[in-house]
Amino acid sequence: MTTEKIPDIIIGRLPIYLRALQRLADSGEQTTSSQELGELVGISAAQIRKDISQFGEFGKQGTGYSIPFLMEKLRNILKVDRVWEVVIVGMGDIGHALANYNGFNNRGFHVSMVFDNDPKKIGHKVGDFEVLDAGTMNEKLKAHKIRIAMLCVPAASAQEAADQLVKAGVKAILNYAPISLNVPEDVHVQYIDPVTHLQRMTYYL
Amino acid sequence: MTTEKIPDIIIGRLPIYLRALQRLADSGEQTTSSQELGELVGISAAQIRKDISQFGEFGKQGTGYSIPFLMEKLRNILKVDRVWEVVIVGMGDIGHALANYNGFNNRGFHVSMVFDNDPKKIGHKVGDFEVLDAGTMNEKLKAHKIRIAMLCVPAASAQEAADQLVKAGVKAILNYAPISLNVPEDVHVQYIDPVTHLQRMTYYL
DNA sequence: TTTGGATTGTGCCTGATTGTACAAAAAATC
DNA sequence: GATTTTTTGTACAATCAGGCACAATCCAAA
Repeated sequence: MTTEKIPDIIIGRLPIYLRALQRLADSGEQTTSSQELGELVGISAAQIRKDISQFGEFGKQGTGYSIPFLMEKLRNILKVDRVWEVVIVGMGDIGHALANYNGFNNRGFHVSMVFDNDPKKIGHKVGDFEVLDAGTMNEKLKAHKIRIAMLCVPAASAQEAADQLVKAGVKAILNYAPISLNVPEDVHVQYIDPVTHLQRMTYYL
Repeated sequence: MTTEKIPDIIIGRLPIYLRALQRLADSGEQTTSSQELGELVGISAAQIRKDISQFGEFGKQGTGYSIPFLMEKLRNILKVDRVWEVVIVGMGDIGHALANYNGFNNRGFHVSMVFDNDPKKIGHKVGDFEVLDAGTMNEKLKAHKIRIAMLCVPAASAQEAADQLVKAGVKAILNYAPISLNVPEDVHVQYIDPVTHLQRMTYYL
């Protein structure tokens, strides 16, 4: 273990490992090996061992890794050993789907508010949430110290909405709008655009 | 230009460039430079020049790149200079959102069918589509020579559904289920799991 | 207690990726 | 027409990432 700074590409693989470990745990497994985990996620065993060993010696020779122990460590590292309050901005179809999604709960996140700027939507219910006025976003985000947002507005208003989120103190944005966002260096963005993902595959067809 | 095989990491950036070029074109621009494009997408100008030059000399010294010309070239390379017929499997909230999404049209894709295995959904309308019986998927996919699918079923049935898609000749899967899929080498998979994307960012908070 | 099988963590090497710098060329300016 | 500015494409250098192989260690069984 060398506690230097960890490459982002490794950080990106840890949630994949954690997700696979959860499945193993759900099916009653107590331990696993780099080889088994590698087959599950499609990554070489050596790669997995090296990734994990960046953070400490979590395995045991001859035995492999204790699943609950490794999950706890990965959750620590990724800081999902707590619950992050997140908000959804934009209550179109995607925002709607995210608001109804029950897959956040066990994995470190909780949707605390949802916003839209359409008067026809504000005040109405979406799942368990009342749609809040996007005009009140700044105060509400600051009051609740929200650090994470999912952005589901149309491309045309995405940059403006992102600017507002940044101003309100948000440091991580999951962007569903099909546009690259311009944000300060300390704000992290992840992109989900089904079309770019599809286009990445058509090259090989 | 060296027509050797192109690293996947470069292929992955091309759709980002294409998306930004479309925005520039929409706002009436005729030409751009690696620097301008780089600022738009958050990638260094040198990187962009090198990526593009893998495929030919598409720019002009002193002038930069013709936007329509470069877009055409990128579409050629990515094979989105045509329209790919795609299907959606699983008509939950996400499948619903994708079925209603109108962002596929101009970017090389057209949803041709949607499937579910829930008798309560089969035969009903979702947007413009009639939900088809997933049991009939194999014949329909083969009949229409479908190569691309978006998979939106629950994690528990995702691997089984993927196996069926592969058997029906699908070669590219955009997987929304929070699980790593096991597929043959010639089948490409892209993953969209909001939680793994969020977990990748919490590390830095 | 000893032996055999399994599996980790890591040093080394190779190949992949990115950044730097600059000649070449086009356009703009004078 | 000459000079300056802009911008590409690429050679070179440096950094990064991934695969291989193996000593070290642990468990199980005899």
